[in-house]
Amino acid sequence: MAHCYKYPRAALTVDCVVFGLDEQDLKVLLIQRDSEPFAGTWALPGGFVDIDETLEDAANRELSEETGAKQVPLEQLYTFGDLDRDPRGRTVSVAYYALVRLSDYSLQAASDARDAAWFAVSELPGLAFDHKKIIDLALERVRGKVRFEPIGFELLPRKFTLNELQGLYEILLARSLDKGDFRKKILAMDLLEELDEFEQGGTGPAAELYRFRKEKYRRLAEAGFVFEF
Amino acid sequence: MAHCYKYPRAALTVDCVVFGLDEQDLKVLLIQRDSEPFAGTWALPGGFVDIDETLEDAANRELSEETGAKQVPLEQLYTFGDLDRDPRGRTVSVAYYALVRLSDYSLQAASDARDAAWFAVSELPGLAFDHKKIIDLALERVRGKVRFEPIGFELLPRKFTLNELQGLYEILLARSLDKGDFRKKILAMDLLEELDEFEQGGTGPAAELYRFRKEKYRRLAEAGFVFEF
DNA sequence: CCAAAAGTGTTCTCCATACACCCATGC
DNA sequence: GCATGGGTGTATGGAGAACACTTTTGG
Repeated sequence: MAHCYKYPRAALTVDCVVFGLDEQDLKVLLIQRDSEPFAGTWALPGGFVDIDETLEDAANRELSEETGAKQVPLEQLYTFGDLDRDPRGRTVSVAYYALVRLSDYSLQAASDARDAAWFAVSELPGLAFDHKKIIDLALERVRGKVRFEPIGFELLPRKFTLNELQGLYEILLARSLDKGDFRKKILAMDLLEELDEFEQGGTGPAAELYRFRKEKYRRLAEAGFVFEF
Repeated sequence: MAHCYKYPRAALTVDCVVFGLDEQDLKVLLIQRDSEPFAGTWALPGGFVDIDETLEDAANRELSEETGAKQVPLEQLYTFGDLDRDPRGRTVSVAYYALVRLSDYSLQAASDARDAAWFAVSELPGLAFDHKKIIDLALERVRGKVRFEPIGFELLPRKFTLNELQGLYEILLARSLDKGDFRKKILAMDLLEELDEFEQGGTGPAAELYRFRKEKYRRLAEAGFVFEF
């Protein structure tokens, strides 16, 4: 059953850039393509948008089908429309991105993907289509956004130490931070809850665990407060 | 000659939110639709993307066809894909925005528009489709961006006084600024060129004219400098 | 002379930075 | 005891906020 139109129409797809944090590295979730074009090549999870689903639904569906990751809080990144970005013909892709806790997701390749895996952003394999460009833009967006919105917490376990948090900011901002100043600044916001629990690291004293007060932040943000680091 | 596909495809359009500044008001460029749906209603300039043109080319073409405005430096805003946003059927629209000098553009309605005109953002008429939502998002984006990029200058004449510039920031940030502090801060960046020319306003002393040093800014920005107001 | 607008100077506070220091733990 | 890492305290400079003040022009 064919669908016919007066004018030719571009195909519409979505692609997802999902970031996770693993000790030292910021990682991206990729799938190995099972079908042409670019069969065998690593690529972002994504695919065609159905006629009766929203863009965001399509992104979440494809992500779930290809990697098993469900309920990922995706945000729209940018729409890529270069003429030659897909060898099958004119294809416009709406890209989404998300930050997740690596530990929350156990991957399982499915549908049109052979495999799904995390790659450090500094050691990406060759990628299909213009997906390298998409990841670069997503990185830029995340690095800009982390300074003005508390999105870093989405990458950490729910309970974390201040030093883990500092490490995260050092990775995302790509510079080292003063320990004392970091603690003062982040605690002064009064957005962290001290849990009176401790993490037994290897050597040295046990580190206090904290939790991000998401609800309090939401209330403050609505009242005009701007998180800034 | 019909074009047929195995699966139904959404239609793809672009919409343009063009801002201009007029003394006191931030204004948006709208067209009055000539054809159905929403004939007679005001709407954003925009239309269908041809199969062999990029999204940005489509946006510039539609803007030029419907309003006469050419060479507008458009930036992508967001892609709207709600299922019911167009009564003709599933339509996904990539929205663009731009800031221009009102004086640079003399409007002329054309093609499928009856009329084109500037409206103050605080006094918008009823709008077609989800265009109100698009303008609201564009406003939010501009208001956020003006603090970290020198985009305000695109709304002013090439030569301007510091007080005009201050007025612009007061409009965009929606708060009043201290004269002395504003001058100190903006001059301390050393991004304005003093022209030794003066503008004869009504009453009071003549005001010094300045020009934004775009090239210098570009060089600094590449070296990591961040404009911040 | 007066109102309005251009432009300068001063004070105070707060915060980012840099850096020194102390304490707890494992080996 | 000592290296490692957790956590606190302090001096300094610079930027932002608030506000006073001078000067120039048209009416």
